[in-house]
Amino acid sequence: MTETIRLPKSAPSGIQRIADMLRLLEGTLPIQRRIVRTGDSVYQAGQAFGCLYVVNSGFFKMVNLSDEGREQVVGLHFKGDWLGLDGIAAGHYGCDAVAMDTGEVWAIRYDALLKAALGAPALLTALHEAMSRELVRDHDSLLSLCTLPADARVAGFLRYWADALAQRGLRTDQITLHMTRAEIGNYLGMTLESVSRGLSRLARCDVIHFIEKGRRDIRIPKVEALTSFIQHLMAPMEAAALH
Amino acid sequence: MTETIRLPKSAPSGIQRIADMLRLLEGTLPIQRRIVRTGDSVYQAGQAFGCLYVVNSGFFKMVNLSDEGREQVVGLHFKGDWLGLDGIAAGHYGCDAVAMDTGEVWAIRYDALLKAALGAPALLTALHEAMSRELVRDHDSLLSLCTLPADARVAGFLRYWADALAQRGLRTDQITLHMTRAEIGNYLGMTLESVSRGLSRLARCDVIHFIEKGRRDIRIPKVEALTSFIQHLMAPMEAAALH
DNA sequence: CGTTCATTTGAGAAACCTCAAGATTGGTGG
DNA sequence: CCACCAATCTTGAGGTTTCTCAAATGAACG
Repeated sequence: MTETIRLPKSAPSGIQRIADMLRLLEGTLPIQRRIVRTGDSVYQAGQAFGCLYVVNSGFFKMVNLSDEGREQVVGLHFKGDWLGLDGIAAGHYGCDAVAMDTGEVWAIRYDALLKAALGAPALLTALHEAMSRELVRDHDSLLSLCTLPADARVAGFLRYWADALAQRGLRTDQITLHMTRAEIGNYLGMTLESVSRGLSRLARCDVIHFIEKGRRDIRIPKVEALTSFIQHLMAPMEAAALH
Repeated sequence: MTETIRLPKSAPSGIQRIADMLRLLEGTLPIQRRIVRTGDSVYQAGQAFGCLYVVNSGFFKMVNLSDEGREQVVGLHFKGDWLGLDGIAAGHYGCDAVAMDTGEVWAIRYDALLKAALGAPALLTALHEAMSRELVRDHDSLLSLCTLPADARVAGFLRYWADALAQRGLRTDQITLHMTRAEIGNYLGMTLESVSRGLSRLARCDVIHFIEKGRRDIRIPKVEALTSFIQHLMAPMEAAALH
């Protein structure tokens, strides 16, 4: 039995999995590379679905727009993530995919992907895992939104961001949020002022530090401290739950 | 060009699509039928992933549980929906799938599905569309949660429920919520008291009516009235948005 | 017919939002 | 290099929504 060492099963360190997937895509599919700059849309809500996009570099926000004009950031995506998955069923994209930085996406025709998948099942696995991970992420977002107070959601956001970087082999002790307070607030279901207050409180508690000149750069000495900060905030609520 | 009649492409009336899919599954895959009763779990969070489940009857809630014990209903599922999709990537299910009524699910081994899909691409389409629809639904939930006040979320919930029934060819003028106020509140990110107040207000405005004896049965004379009720609640906020 | 659970409703408290004023930053042009 | 502008961010004070707590009502079950 090869049960002794089974890490590779579902966690080849993240960075390895992403690199493998990108190589697989390059090797088996016709890919259209596309450079985007901050603010560019990869696609827009309502546009006819045809391609999926895989992030090669940069990062992206998904913006859902209601009929009445309400806007909601429903997801953030980094290297190795797939964009446009919500367009498969409806036949058109459900959100705007907006670049938050200069980056590169690989456009993959969905019909070509399906055809190629018959000969290379690993492609299917990659696609399914991408969709499944996004579902898990959405569920976690919902959990945070509904069960955590504002300050804890801010801490959770930083932890999410740090985890995303860590999975991709990047440093997490010093991160740059390429989002305004307003964008973060929209994503977290609160106002930009609440985000600002939350970050200030985190800094006051020494959980994070602002790097001088510019409050977009944040130092996180210990990522675990974010988790214990959240639990610290929840402690009074647990007490209340016991009647 | 066959552009004149292209409704069948992505909208074969819902009920037809679901019936076709169930027939397809029956015809091409080994299926394990399983009857569940109210409160039964189809699977639980953390359990090793192996099967996907398709709802044949009844309906189900997906409950996400955090490490610290916070609970969150992250989805509701009806006939034709797939359960367990969030387990594909992680190798274990992410939520508890709990029956809200007596029902039947069809267990399908994921590996068998992948194998069969090579010979019957329609299976792949069905799976992908199910995942894609769930992503769209999650994004819409997030939008409602973050941008609508409590009463509007309650109205939106009823509209969602009515739409789900309509897609399955069921009557929508009279619906029975098999959920407690507490469960609805959890799903909508509010307390059970707020749900109760929201429903009372909807009844006071004649948007809904309680059918005598038991407040689980609701009459919705006009589903469109729910939409205009939401817009009515948002009107003051739009005015504020213009500074 | 009593017990239990779900629901409704009210009153006060708390979290968060709104509004407003200053502070900081980055970019632009003199 | 410096001054200025626009955009972003911070912080405070007060208002509003929603939550919490409590009590009463209604329905379901044995």
